[in-house]
Amino acid sequence: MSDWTLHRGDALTLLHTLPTGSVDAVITDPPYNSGGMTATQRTNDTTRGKYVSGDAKHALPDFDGDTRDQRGYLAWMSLVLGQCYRLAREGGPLLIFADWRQVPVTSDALQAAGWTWRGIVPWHKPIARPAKGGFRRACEYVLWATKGSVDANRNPVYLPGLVTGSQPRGEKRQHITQKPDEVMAELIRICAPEGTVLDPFTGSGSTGVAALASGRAFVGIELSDRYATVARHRLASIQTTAA
Amino acid sequence: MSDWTLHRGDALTLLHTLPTGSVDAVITDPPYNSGGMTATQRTNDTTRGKYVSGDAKHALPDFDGDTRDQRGYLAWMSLVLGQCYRLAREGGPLLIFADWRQVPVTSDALQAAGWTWRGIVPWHKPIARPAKGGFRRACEYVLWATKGSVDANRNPVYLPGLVTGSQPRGEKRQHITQKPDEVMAELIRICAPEGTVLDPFTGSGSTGVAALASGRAFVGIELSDRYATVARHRLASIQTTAA
DNA sequence: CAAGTATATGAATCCCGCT
DNA sequence: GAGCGGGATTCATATACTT
Repeated sequence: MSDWTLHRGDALTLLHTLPTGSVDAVITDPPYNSGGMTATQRTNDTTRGKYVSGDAKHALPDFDGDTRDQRGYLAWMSLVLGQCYRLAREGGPLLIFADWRQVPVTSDALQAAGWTWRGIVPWHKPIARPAKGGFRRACEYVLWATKGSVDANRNPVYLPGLVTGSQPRGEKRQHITQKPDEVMAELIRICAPEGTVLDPFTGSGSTGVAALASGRAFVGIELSDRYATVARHRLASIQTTAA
Repeated sequence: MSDWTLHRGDALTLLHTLPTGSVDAVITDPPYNSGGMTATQRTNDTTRGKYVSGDAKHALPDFDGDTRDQRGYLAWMSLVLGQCYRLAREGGPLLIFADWRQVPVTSDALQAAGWTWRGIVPWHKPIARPAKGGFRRACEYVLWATKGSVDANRNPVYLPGLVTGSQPRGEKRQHITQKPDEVMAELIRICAPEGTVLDPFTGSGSTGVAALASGRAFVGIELSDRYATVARHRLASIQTTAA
């Protein structure tokens, strides 16, 4: 039987209400607060303007919480990851997505929150826009950290140093920054078998889908009503197929 | 005809003596000052102790300049990259290698020196040791920056967002941290055709080899007598075969 | 000579025990 | 109690070697 909960509301507020030591792993993809070179671009554009090419035809809704500058992002993310630290059990892992621009500030935030930084796992997207006069931006980055020392005996896995997968397209794509299932299926293995995974920025719920599909439990938080509904549908359908 | 110079001595000292605006690109692989979880390990151990596996049989010599902590590394690298900035022409690119732990401090240093950060290109090494209970450390990172705006018309290339290649082995390997030729051959294309490439940490000279082999000129600096000699031999042999 | 087999090893890290 | 050294770990790949 699948086991999941999805809270709708602000991540920082709701994290305070959850019990200490109640999750085995935290895997999340926060709003990057990136995408614009200038502060004005970052705060004025909608998320669609920043992350979706002008010629894209699909019509996915914007998401909130994407208007912070780097200092604000550091302060906010430190608080969020500090709460996640409290909720995680000793030795539990954290995986957090970041684009290239947010890798330094994200590494600062997770360390400020008490996590021990363990490494970077690039996520390679084979389908990426070419860039004239320079390097294609084909990767995002997953920062890996642990609460204290690695508990290799509890979860003796050998995971790859690089994950590959293209973003879902067409019907399958429910969120602007949705992660491919095969990528999440690799990453979820960092959580001990049958453990509970927390994702305070659930979005369309790809982390939860991977957790349930692999026999793990899931606790999610999502601010947007619309995406919370999308995530509930996806999670419920896993429950059905896995039962 | 190949065109190269190799200065033997301290990078920071010698960079001051080179003329402003004299190079088209800076591509370098500094000592990472990494390796080891504790400050003592990082600053006291030799490069062999830090970077060479306990069961390795090769006898490559240590290299110097790898004993700084993060603050020292930031200060020193900012000065070095500031001089590189002076030497680069307007619009010229910088590529600098870093391991996962040094990505944030390296991005700080290059921006402190005036460069505009443009992205990260992961270098994937398929041959990497597995890690129990976590992710294999299979990547190093190339940080890409420019002096001012990207000059895409001068060098209208389309470069990959990820490079792959295994370290040279056996006879071909002359340095503990030698980069594979196929990786350098990709990266060198960021320099305008027939331009001049600067590498203030030449090591065994892989950057120079890629530059000369692709019809570019090369200016190198190397502290160690021993590696300067190795680099001179490699560069001279390219000169012969390319002539 | 092609194909299959054996071997070496990596910009480590963790754990343990001694100083 | 912190610092330090020694030993085990274990997979993808290049290379050498054998059939």
